Parts: sequence; C-alpha cells; structure tokens
Amino acid sequence: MNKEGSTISEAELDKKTEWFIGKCRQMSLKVTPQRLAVYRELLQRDEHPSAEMMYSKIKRHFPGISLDTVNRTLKTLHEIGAANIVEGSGDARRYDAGADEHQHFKCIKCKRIIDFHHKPFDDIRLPKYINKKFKVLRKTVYLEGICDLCLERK
Amino acid sequence: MNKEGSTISEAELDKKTEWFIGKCRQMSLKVTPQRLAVYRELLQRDEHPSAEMMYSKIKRHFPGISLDTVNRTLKTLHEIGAANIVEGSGDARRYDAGADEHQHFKCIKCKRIIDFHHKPFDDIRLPKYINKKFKVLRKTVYLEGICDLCLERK
DNA sequence: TGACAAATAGGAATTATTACTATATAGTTC
DNA sequence: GAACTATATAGTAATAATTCCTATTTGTCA
Repeated sequence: MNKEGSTISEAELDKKTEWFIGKCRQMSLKVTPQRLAVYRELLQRDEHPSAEMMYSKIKRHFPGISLDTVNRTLKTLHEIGAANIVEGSGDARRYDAGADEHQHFKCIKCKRIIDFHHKPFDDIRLPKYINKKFKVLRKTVYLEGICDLCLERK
Repeated sequence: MNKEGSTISEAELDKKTEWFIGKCRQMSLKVTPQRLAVYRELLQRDEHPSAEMMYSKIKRHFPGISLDTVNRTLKTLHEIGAANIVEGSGDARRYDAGADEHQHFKCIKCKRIIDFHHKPFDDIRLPKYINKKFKVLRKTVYLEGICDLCLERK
C-alpha cells in the first residue's frame, strides 16, 4: 500500500481514468477537470471518504473547487457506476425496538426499511481474522433496492 | 397487524413497558413520562422511524415534548439495549470507487469503514420471496463494532 | 417533604446536503 | 480554430439532521 491510503498503481490509475473518460463520453457527460480530479482522488482512497473528506483533500491540488461540486460529482459518479455509496449511509438515523433477530431491506427510492427474516442469515460465520482484529458487535445481511410499492408506482 | 404499523398487543406492550422501567431503575435512569412515551411509541412502530418521525407522532399525544428530547431519548434507549440503530444509518454519505466485491466493517467509534473480503459472502442466496417482491440491487454482509485502533486507544 | 442529581424545553449552533443563479467551459459545428 | 450551446461550476443561500447550551423542572431517595 502506498502512502495516504492509496492502493492503486500509476498504471492502474491511468487505465481507470481512460475508462472513466470513455464512460463520460458514452453518457454525454462533459469531462471536466473537476470530475477527473474527484474520480482520480476517489480511486486513490481506500477509506470510503465522505464528500467533506474528499473536498478537503482535493482542495489542496485544486484550490478553486467547491464542496457542492464534489457532492454533485460523487452523486454523478454513482449514477454512471463509477462509484458506490456505502450501504445505508447518508440518510437520517433510524431506530427499531430491537425485537427478534431479523435482517433489513432498504428501499433507495422511498427510504422505507423493511424487515425480513431468513434463518440461515442468523448464523453467518465470520472469518477468524476479523474476530481477532476487531470487536464485532453486530453482523447482518443488508439489502438495498426498490420496494414493491415503488416498483408499482414506477 | 394493527392499525398504523403496530405489531404488538396491549399485553405485550405492558410487559415490555414493565421491563423497561426495571431496566431504567437498574441503570439509574429516571423514569420520565417522556422516556416512557418514546419507548412505547417505538414499540408500536415497525417502520424503523427516524427521530423526526417519532417526534411528529409523539407530539400528538404529548404536545410539549421537544425534538431534542426524542433524539436524546432514542440514543439513551440504544445505550441500554432498549432500541437498535439500523445499521449504517445516521452518518454522512460515504463513497468508494467500486472495485472488486468486498464487505464492510464500520467502527462505531471513529466511523472508519474498513473493507474485508470473505469469499463465501459473495454468493449468499436470498430467499425466493424476497426476489419476487423487491428488486434487490445490492446485498452485502455488514459488520459494526470497534476497530483495532480504537480498541488500543481505549 | 426536602434536597439533589438528572432530565427537559427551547433555542442556538453545528454539520450535512441540496438548491439557486450568474458565469465559465467542454464539446461540437462550421 | 472561432463561435455556439448545453452543461457544469463557484459561491452563496436554504434546508435538513443533529447536537449543544442553559435555565427550569422533576424523579428519586432519605
């Protein structure tokens, strides 16, 4: 691993950048320096940054960029499949009364969270090295997608 | 299921309430009407409400309550094990460059998100009724706990 | 009942995210 | 390669989510 959390080689970086430029063209998105900067920065991070983290990093090499641009660009990257949003993140905190074991499906349209229970998921086994390194307080199978109601509506 | 998403009987509600009161005493937390109201409301919801959703609901029967109290109370309920926070929710949106398949471990202290990869998790099979009802775009095994660095620091 | 620690209301402050708008620019056309 | 046009950007304002602050109130226990 290189410095500052980077996990990618120069060659790999260039290859991905080229792919990204092609993808933008294909989607009729303009290849702006800002977009390139955001994408290339994200490629070099393995810490799952927030928009704010990305912003403060990119600003060093690209002083004029705005936070809104970083936000918009990350959203755009996600839409064209050049970035993932870490599951569950980015919406208001949600609670439940902690009843029996169950798993969650979250609708990305209406933000509804629906319980389901599939017994085999109750006892997924973690690899030893995980339990050795971290104190795991919670493990679950988590689904995201479009719920039945939003599918109809569509 | 009863009206308005309630899934719990009167008897069950009273039983849980009693347990909750005992738990508060045990933890030297005062049993305030607000706390009871929040807990009992949460028990009657199966929609995984946010603080805001809880607030607007509770206010109907408890006009004076403040949003901050609902927020604080939900946090307290979580601390004593009377409520769960839905995995991942409540923090800023986080991105990654969408490389190879992997799973996430999130540290609840420092909010760091760490990748790990356990091959068996790549092909967990969902029950048929899920795929039938929802369009699942994403499935993952998600862990939460305390990371190695925070364990040391402690 | 009285004393005290803890909890609350209400508002202010912070943080995260999105919206708005005038300006700038990538990509295309000629 | 100059001009055009739709898109993207910077900067700021607005909104949303959450937490902090403080004076006041209220459970709890002696």
